[in-house]
Amino acid sequence: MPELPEAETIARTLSAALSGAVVSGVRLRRRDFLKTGTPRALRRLVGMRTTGVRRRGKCVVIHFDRLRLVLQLGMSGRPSLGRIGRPLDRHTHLILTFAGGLQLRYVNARRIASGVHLLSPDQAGPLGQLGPDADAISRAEFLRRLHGRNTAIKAALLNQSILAGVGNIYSDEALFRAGIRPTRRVRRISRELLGKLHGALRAVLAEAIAAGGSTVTASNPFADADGRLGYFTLAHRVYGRYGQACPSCRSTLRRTAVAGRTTTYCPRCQK
DNA sequence: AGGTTGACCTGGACGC
DNA sequence: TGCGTCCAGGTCAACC
Repeated sequence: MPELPEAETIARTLSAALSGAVVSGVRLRRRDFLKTGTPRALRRLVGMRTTGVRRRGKCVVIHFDRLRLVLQLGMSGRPSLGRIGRPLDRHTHLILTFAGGLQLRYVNARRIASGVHLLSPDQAGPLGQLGPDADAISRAEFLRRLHGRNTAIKAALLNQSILAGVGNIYSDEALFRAGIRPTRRVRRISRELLGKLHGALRAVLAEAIAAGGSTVTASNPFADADGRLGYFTLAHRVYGRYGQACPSCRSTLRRTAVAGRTTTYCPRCQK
């Protein structure tokens, strides 16, 4: 599932491949996938030059001179980069062709919580409600934004208006590393322990970005043979491993639900 | 206003 | 084989 590290890897790859490229064609194959802006406005991208590709939260943002195109990856968004003429995946919703024959396709099978937004300079779209990026937030700001919350710590980590970029995988991993039970109320956790969580979160995100970045090299600018970008497997310690042994104490990992999400934790290591 | 819940969507895993 | 059922999960609207 694309969270901050996956979006970061995709943005870096697209930035290297597309910065300065000029759009020569736009094809919106599924009209309702454009959540902000109009098909007419989207077509005006033709002739425009990209000025960079960045990430914000879990979103990939392609910058043009005055416009931004935001890709909300949702559950299954898979930007794909390649040459014109490759076979078309049936769930391809948007195609941007660039001068020289490079093509960016946005493929998304399960269209949950996903879409594209064409933003003018005065529009924020889905970026407007986001808290600070989780890979860059300071310890003091992390503590300040969590202070006094009466919700489960995992629910707070998943709340994109508190901090942006954390999803189900990295919240479980960070809470395991910090030794905090996901159901614990934020205001019942000491500042020291929240500080430890901040460090654990920054560390796991940095490791995941490094693992993703290692799949992208100058000689092989795309993540796999089909041109799909930015998906990789960091060795998860708890996510998806319920019923297996805790890598630290060998207790059996348990599964519960927090904020409607499947949650895995170690009943012994996480208090 | 903070917190909680369910709808959205489809592919894949599983059971019979 | 094939059908049915369930699960995954990010975001947002609607509720308390």
